Amino acid sequence: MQGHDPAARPPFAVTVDLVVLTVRREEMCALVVRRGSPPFCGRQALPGGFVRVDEDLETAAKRELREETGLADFPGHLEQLASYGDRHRDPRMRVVSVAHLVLAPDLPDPRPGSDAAEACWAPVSTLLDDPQRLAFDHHRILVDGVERARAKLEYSPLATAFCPAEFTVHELRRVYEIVWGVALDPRNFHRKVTGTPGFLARTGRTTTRGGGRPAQLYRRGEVPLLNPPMLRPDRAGQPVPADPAAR
Amino acid sequence: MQGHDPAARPPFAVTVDLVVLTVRREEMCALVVRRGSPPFCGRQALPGGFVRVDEDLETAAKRELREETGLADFPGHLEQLASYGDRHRDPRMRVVSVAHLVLAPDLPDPRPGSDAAEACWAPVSTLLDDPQRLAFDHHRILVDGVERARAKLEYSPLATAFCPAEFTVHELRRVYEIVWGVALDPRNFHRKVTGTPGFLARTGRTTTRGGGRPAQLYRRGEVPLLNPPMLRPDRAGQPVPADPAAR
DNA sequence: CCAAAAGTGTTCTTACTACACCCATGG
DNA sequence: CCATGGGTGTAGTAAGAACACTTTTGG
Repeated sequence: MQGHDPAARPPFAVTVDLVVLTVRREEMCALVVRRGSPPFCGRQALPGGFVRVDEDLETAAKRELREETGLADFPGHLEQLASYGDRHRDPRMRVVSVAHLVLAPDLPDPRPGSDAAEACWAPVSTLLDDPQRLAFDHHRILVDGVERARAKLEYSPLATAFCPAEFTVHELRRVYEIVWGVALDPRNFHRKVTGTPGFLARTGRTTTRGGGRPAQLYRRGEVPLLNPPMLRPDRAGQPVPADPAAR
Repeated sequence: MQGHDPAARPPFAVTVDLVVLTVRREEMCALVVRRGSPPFCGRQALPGGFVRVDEDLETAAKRELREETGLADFPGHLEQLASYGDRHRDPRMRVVSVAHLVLAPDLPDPRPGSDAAEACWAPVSTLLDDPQRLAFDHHRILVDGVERARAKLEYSPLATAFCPAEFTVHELRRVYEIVWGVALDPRNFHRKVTGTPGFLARTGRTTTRGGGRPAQLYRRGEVPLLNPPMLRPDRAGQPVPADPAAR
């Protein structure tokens, strides 16, 4: 914070980029837009845009999210991820991007934003396969966002951000299985999440939407931390197990 | 990344701020400078400065660190912490600061940097006591940095970044105790760190610098993750236990 | 000898794993 | 009735907590 010589504070552009993750059709998906102008014209990219002089970083992230998804006040979770400011990450100029991570329930299909030629959900596995698929350094940002999301499921109630307001233990378990790419024992999982005080709140209602015996519907509880954490099994190369009840 | 209208990319200043932590004299300390110019003239602040147009963020952080500590290639750890960009965090202009976290062994007293009127180590407890003590939003940045450091000790070998190149199990345990503010059982701690393959590497040498029976000297091992993690006991209000062997 | 710190062994307890088993619904 | 998923019980195991005890130095 020293060095007040104006020459010592070169101008930067500051952007926010969004890693918006959801679970839909038994897959973890990310929101991507199709770029309509150079550089990387026609390539896919994470949604994002310039921060305005009169708005905070989180405000800018929420505004971009609203512009891309068309949702005024969306349910879900938003947090800062990290900043990316390599000298040549944008060939046009010096840009520092403050990436944010958003976890959302299965939203209605996004409405293309003003500048984005196209916005859609893309399976994360596809996006991660090819490091060149996304423009700029967005592949790295996506990798970091996905890893952050996976890690946070272990010790936080954030998996519920992928679920609708009311959900069954089965649906919550599917989130863990799909995001982590592992199979979890349904019975032990049930005991773990229902046995941790404050993690889930019963609504008293039940549903049979999964078939079989009616399941309790829960809402997210009030505890901010899951302790002891949910243990992530070794990812021993197994593909994501399919859910027979998958629609 | 949309919106290429030049009017849509207002100029920002980008800085790096540093949370440099060390353990010295049985206390966790942070590097602070005394500001020599307004705003907050005369107040303490975290070291930092403007990012130059031709350097990456991490390069800028390392440069600032070198300028403040006078060490060309310091031992320790540096990682990005988070970015702080509230509209009015700097009264002069719009600034986004990318904070970095540095964990260092007990270094020689810092050499005041070019722009800093004074640089010194201050106990973190003192700095955290008064939210107004540090300039700008540096109190918040420090809180976040300390919390990150505390969390990372649990599942990473980063506590060794606070130690000299060769250290005893006792010294490593004191790092955990001081950073966490808890007492740990020396015998269980010993079993844990020496029993986790790859966490520590024996040098074969011993030392009696703590008094008593000679202790093995270790170097940091090669594993990047401590699994299962070191469990942080409930901080039940006890003050940091003093080490009778404290110098 | 004693004090102090290093390091090992043993018991108790917690919490996860694996899996048998029963429950409640729809068709 | 049967299929399907919901939910409980229980035995085995991994690992932390607590603490008794032996080892090796300095004074």
